[in-house]
Amino acid sequence: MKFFMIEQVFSQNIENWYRNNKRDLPWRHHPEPYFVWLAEIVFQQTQIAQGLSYYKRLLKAFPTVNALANAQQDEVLKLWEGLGYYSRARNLHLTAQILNSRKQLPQTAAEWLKLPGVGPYTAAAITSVCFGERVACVDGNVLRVIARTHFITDDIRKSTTVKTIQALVNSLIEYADDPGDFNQGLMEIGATVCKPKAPQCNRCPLQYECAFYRSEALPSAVPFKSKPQKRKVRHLHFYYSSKAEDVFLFKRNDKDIWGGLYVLPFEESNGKDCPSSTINASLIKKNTHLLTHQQIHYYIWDMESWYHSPVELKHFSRFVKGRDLPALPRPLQQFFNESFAKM
DNA sequence: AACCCGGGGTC
DNA sequence: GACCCAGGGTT
Repeated sequence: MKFFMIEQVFSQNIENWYRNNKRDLPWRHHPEPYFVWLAEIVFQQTQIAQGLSYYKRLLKAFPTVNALANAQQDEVLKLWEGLGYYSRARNLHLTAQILNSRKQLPQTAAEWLKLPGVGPYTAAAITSVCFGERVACVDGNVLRVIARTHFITDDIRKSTTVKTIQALVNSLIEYADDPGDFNQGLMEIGATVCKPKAPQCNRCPLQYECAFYRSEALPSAVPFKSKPQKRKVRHLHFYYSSKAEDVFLFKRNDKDIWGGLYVLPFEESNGKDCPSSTINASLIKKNTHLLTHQQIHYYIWDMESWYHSPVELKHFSRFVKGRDLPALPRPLQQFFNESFAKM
């Protein structure tokens, strides 16, 4: 008769389940650091279904660290256009240039952690999968799964709760056969079985180790997550000329939203009224764009010509309509698609 | 520790 | 409309 500690059962169940149930994802065929690093950056706060085509496009355009390092930032951002959280693309590019000057890529989480855009989660994911380092990945999935199995009811938005769970999984991974499989398995269970609203406990490999399953608790009760703050309301007035043959755009800085992307000249107002109410322009589009933390009411004003712009244009660049434009925020990307389609 | 940073999918 | 997502940086 052989006896196992609960931690051993836990990790073995995860790894065995993962080897039989893992999804077929591109970077899992050849888990090299560059492929895994790129994947981890693309899929930060991004579901697989949403980011997969972006990952493939980026890898095709930049098959190596060297290729990525030698690209222009605008090229990288253009391929990232629409995916959001654009600092990921800027830091990805910056880190590629740092790595490109070295002989080899880092092999420990501590070394990866020093690079821009690489935090505790990403560093652990890369080195556990590629080098078998025994460091736990704690993402949104892991927080939910562990909060349930161990019935942790603290607010998972609190950094103290994340630290508790990080320490807990770090102790569990000591018993793993393959730390990479353990980490990916735990996340995969969260993504495909232990879902937020309707967990499929009947097919979960941790069913008999799970305090949540044994309890009468509702899925919505564990994990507990405090309410997010309300969206900030903003009004943005963009200026455009449908008659002109060209477009004026400027590259935004890294502060505020859409850093590194290009936008039309615009002004912001506190209310709905256009700050330049005296200009001779007609409203051609009005809509609302929702971000996680902002509700953006945007207005696009059609001017007779760029000469009528209320915004100084000397720092803007001209682009020909219909030609390839640089990376744009979603609202402007949509607007140009609509308006150029009619031309 | 709190706040900022996107966009799409789901119920 | 509320909530979720293979998080990280800044203040």
